[in-house]
Amino acid sequence: MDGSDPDGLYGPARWYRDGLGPRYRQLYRHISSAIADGRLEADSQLPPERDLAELADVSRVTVRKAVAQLVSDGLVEQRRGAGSFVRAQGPKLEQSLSTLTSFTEYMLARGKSSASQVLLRGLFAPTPDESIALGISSSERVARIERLRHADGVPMAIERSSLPEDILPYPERVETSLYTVLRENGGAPARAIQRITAINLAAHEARLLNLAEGAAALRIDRTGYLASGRPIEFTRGLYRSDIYDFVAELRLDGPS
Amino acid sequence: MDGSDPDGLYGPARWYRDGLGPRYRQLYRHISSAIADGRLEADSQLPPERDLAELADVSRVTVRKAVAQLVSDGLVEQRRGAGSFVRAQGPKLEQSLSTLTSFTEYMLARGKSSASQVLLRGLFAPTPDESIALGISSSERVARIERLRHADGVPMAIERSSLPEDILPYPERVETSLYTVLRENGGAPARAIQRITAINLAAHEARLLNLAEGAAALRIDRTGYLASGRPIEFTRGLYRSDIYDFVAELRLDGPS
DNA sequence: GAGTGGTCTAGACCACGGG
DNA sequence: CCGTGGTCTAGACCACTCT
Repeated sequence: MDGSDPDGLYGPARWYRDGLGPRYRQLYRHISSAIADGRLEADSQLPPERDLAELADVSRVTVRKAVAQLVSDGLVEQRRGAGSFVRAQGPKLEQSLSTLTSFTEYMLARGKSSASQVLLRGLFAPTPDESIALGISSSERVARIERLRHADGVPMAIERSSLPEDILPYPERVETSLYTVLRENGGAPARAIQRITAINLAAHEARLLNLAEGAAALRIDRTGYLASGRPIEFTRGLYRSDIYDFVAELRLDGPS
Repeated sequence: MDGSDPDGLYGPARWYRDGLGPRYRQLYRHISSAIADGRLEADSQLPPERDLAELADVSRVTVRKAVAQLVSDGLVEQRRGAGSFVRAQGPKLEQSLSTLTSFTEYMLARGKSSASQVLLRGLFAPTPDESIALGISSSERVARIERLRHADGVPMAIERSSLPEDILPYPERVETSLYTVLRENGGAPARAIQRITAINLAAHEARLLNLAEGAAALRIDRTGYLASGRPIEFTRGLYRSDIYDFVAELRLDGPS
């Protein structure tokens, strides 16, 4: 059992730090980044769950919870009786639907440079969509931030985030990461619900993304909630679907 | 504890049958359908996990696994210290991305009538997409079934499924459910990976869906695998995004 | 048969919020 | 405070694959 982890990739010291969240999440991130940067090759086999538990010094249940996330991201494939294997990744950018978090982090993990260009920042009267999603009246104001996201110099997405004024009173202070500012002010979302649809780009959106007017794009609306259940973020993102792929694993029903 | 389940909604006899799959999955389906048909109202609270475990006569871990699926479907919301609540459902058709399986079942649960019109059935030479997804050579043939899906008389989606010839040698025998035929022949997919993109509809597709040429639609490519890991199904679905919404819950990172 | 993932249990402690 | 969900454990048994 001692020769099965030559790089010490799975020792607790390699992935666990106190205060950075639950073990299963940190272990998930550790393995996930090992796959992203090639330390774990495509089609290679992960250690059996029982070994992994012993190597990482956690229970098997915790290992399974970490691996389950890798599976739902499409990064790992499990076959009963056989083992757990790293899935080969396609050439297109693939983003997991179950862990859509930071554009910047995602591109970093793929070895891409990323940049954001702020298109708009300020306080405005809410649109009906925003009123409903954030649960505020039309007499209140919302902070709005609109950004154009680039990767390796190519425009990839337009993201417009709206938040209640009391959550983000000074939107002009947001420079890079919205979530960083929110955490400093004591509250980033703990949960979110996404809705995915397809739209035809308007002329000005198409221009920004370097596409033709009317081109199809993915629209992902995300409503983020504090742990208390209060909605504090409504983000509408338009993604170039010729570059992005959104991926999810799907568990089909058992015997019926 | 005995007065907290007046309808006996959670007793084992109400949801568990031997041979129909794991307990957490059956319990999930039971609660899910209770929400879909209104037996559990929006904003109502589920029993605490510990009570639910006792009522259903399973361990709390099993209850949590069932509830976790409801959460990822966007059907239930959990708040630490407060409880688990049934989420209010929007007016649009919302389909969970983590359980995208049967069009027919989904519409049934929503009280919609559904119908399928077969556009094409037969054996053909594989396209490059199909060759790659199914891992077959270009000299073999694939069974193809193309269907137009209606709900309440409105065209909703076009689905084209391709399978290796040895899996589905007689495609013309598929009448209603592809999966039913596969199960009879000894093998429906156990796992699947989905890729979601947006596309502009071609003229003939648009006509079928009652939309204008070039209208944006969601394209969902699903590759289904046997338990052995062999890919046996490649389905490309085009969904009207003016009617459908695809929904997913999203867990954001913990403290950082 | 040996090894793998899949399911399930009973119990513990923590973090958070206001029934 | 007590009740809630969140995390984690050690161990058991089953179903399946591979050889």
